[in-house]
Amino acid sequence: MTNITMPKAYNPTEVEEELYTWWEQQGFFRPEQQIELGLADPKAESFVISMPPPNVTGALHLGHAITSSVEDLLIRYNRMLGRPTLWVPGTDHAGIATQNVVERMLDKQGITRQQLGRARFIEEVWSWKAEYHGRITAQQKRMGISSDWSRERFTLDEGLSSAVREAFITLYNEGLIYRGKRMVNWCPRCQSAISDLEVEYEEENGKFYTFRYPLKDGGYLEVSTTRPETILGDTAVAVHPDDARYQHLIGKTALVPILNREIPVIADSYVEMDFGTGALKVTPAHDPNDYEIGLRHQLPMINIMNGDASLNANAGPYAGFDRFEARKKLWADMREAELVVREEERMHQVGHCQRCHTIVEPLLSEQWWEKMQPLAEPALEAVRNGSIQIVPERFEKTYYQWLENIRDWCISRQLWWGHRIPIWYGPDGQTFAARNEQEALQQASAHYGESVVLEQDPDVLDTWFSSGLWPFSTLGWPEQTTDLAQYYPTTVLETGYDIIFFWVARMIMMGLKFTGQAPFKTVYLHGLVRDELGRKMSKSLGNALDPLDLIAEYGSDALRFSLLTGGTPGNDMKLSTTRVEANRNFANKIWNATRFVLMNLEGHQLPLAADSKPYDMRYQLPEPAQLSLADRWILSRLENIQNEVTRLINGWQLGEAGRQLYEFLWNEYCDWYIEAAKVRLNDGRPTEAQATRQVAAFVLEQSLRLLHPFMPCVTETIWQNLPSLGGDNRALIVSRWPQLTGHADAGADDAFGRIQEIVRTIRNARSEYNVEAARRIATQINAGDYAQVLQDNVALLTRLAQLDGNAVVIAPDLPAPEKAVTLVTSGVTIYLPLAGLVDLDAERKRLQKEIETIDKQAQRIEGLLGNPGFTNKAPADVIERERAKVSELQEKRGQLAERLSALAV
RNA sequence: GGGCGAAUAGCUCAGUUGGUUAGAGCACCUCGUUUACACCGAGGGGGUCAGGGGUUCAAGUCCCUUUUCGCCCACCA
Repeated sequence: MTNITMPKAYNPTEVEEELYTWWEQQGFFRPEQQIELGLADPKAESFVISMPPPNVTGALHLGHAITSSVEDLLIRYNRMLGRPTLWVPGTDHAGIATQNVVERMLDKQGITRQQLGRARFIEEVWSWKAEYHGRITAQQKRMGISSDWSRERFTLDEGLSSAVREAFITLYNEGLIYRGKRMVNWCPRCQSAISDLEVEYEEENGKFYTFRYPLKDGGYLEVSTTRPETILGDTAVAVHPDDARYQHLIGKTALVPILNREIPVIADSYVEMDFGTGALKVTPAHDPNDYEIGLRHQLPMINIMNGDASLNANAGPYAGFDRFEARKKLWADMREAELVVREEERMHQVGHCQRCHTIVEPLLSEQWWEKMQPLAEPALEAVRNGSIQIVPERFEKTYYQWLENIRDWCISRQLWWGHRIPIWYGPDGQTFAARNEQEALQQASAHYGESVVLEQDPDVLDTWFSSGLWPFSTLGWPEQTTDLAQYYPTTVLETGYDIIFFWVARMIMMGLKFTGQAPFKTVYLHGLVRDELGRKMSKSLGNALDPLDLIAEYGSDALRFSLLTGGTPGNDMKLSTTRVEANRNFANKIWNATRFVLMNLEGHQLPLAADSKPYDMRYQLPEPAQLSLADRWILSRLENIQNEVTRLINGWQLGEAGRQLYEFLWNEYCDWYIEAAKVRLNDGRPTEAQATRQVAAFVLEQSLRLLHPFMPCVTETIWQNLPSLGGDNRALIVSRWPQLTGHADAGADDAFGRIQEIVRTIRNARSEYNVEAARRIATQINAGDYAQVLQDNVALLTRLAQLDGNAVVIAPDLPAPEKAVTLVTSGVTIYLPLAGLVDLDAERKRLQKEIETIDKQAQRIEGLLGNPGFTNKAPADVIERERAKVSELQEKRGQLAERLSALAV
């Protein structure tokens, strides 16, 4: 890595891509290389994440960006801890979604997939895949993610396809996959069955139609429906067996309107007497509940629809009409026949296809199903017994509820793009599950005793079937590869909470089923990114912020840091560009702090720590005796922030860790330490200046490590610019996570804190009295116990508070000057003889007001300390803190009162 | 119908075993071209932590309840 000179402002786009290429070429993303270089301990437990594979034809959006940010943080942190670290990337063929995209594209050319034929169409999709795969992976790399691209997989590649076949055949042979004619959710546009999860219900304004069901013997029964066209498929009218109103009708015959088909009036306790008219039309082929009733009463099941939701011959005169046309027409005809009672407006839930938003039609269809309950039991147990931990914990409840009520999964899709179901049918419909046609033929000839022609099931599997195998299929399963042995089970599964059911739960079930082990130890769920108004970002709303635009404008680090620190685990986050901008500024701030340090290093050597190793080069700290108060303070704060960040990351409080680092670097390091360091750097003796250079560089360097998982690019770029550290094969990305001890310094914390307080107080007074910024003012400090510390740091005080160095008097006990503004901090009284600015009258009022404020505070605490409940029950340190506070207040009050009485004359 | 989450400064959000005077960024006001940074520095204004009740010496934090908003699950025609 070549050093670049540091311009005045950090320009992320200039360095990010080059940096990424370099990291990748160095092999730092690969566990083998980490071990080879001695960066990772081969005996340490590996840290592994399977990346949630994005849709191969999709484009990077903020959902991917947050996933990448969180996972890369975890990967980088663990890599720095010296664990062999593997992040397996890949893409998903995304069955329906991708097929739809390609169909739409063909549609623009006026071509349907049917015209193209299956083979040609799939070829077309593969060429799309080739084109768009490059786009999505390039976009992910633009995020700076450190995944091992040499292990990249695709759900439809040969290895994963064989995993899918293996899984299917195993489940089939165990009876956990079966074929059956049942009620499915049918998307008339996709012309495929979809699973329950792929139906999105929306509250919609609809109509509630009530009409007369004519009885054969005359008279009628009032019945209501939201879908009148289904009347054409009715095979019964049901009433509650105990319903007195309808007792006499049970067993009679009703006539389907218009069609005049005879159907029975039956009694079934599913019917609720006080809902609607208390009578229910039963359409077993087009409603899940009616289907159940139909089974109970052995009713005929009349399918009235074609795959595109137009009506078929069973609909008589309505055949050929679209379902909604038919609805209108039938209702009009019924009105004509005087069967209509009323129409009411009513809100009801309408199911839509997740992928194309078409209204889903429940219908009876022959599909492949996976029996879920036997798989759900161990999956529930794995979370209950803690083998898998879900973060945040509250999602465990969601997980339990779904699995406890799980229903069989419709896994077949009437699509072309996907894993073809590995089932072949013989001439008599006999099924053979096999890895390929040859194997199927072998089974068939054994079965029939002669060779026959087989036909493979035309359907493909739900795209989530292959996703469910992802953590182990990507590592080589069903082959017993070394990767599988070494890196499975994975460590963390990180994703959005919106795919707990689609993906997380299924991976757990499949993982336990096929490997006997939970596929990961922790599930970390992040929230969804929303726009500034809290809406889900979507292309159709036009409110989607494009991560690539944000990266181009502010840099990937700024975006990443915003996503990491913008919220809390599992909670949604509104992302605004102002926050990204603020974080871009943060990167620039660190950049410039570095420029400051480097400018001061010119012409000076920085010795490296004696125990530095090639991948853990650290600066040597000066002897303790040479440290200034500020040096000791910032080292103490560094150790504190190191411990906090480590604790917070380990506790999954990633955002809080980032926010604290921001505070540390900006406020403590830049605003206070660097300003303090200028005293010695500019005016100190050479040994003092050198000591401060060493501390400044040391703290910066160690802070960069802590910040690296949050802002990898700017930190690495800076680090490579620090003298003696970087190099062709040395990098921050593989440096060690700081483990400082022995720098905590309560004395320095207190003393420097006192100086901060004094400086702030003086600055405040200067501002209040409109002292020009450049004017250096005389100061007398009655410093009590702090006299020595302040005397030792008089240059520091002078610089930070803009004092007149020749007119600073510090003593343990100092008489008050005649005319001066009096400032009181704990234990220290400061006099500013602001000639010409002090209005004694106003000064008295100010002092009086301050005394009042103090009295109010003291009163509260004295009340607390006077309360036996508090003194008996509160922990000792809390009581001690309150005592100290009150005595400090009393002291302050004394100082102020004394001053006030001196001015009273 | 069940479940979950949110409600804290004008806006977006932190505040995790209950314990200083509740914080940050943005916005706002005042001042500032000191050789790291105007993508900056210094100072400042601004909050009865949604309402009510309870537990506790102590509640933004725990419990109950109400209201508003959001999400998930669920077969009421």
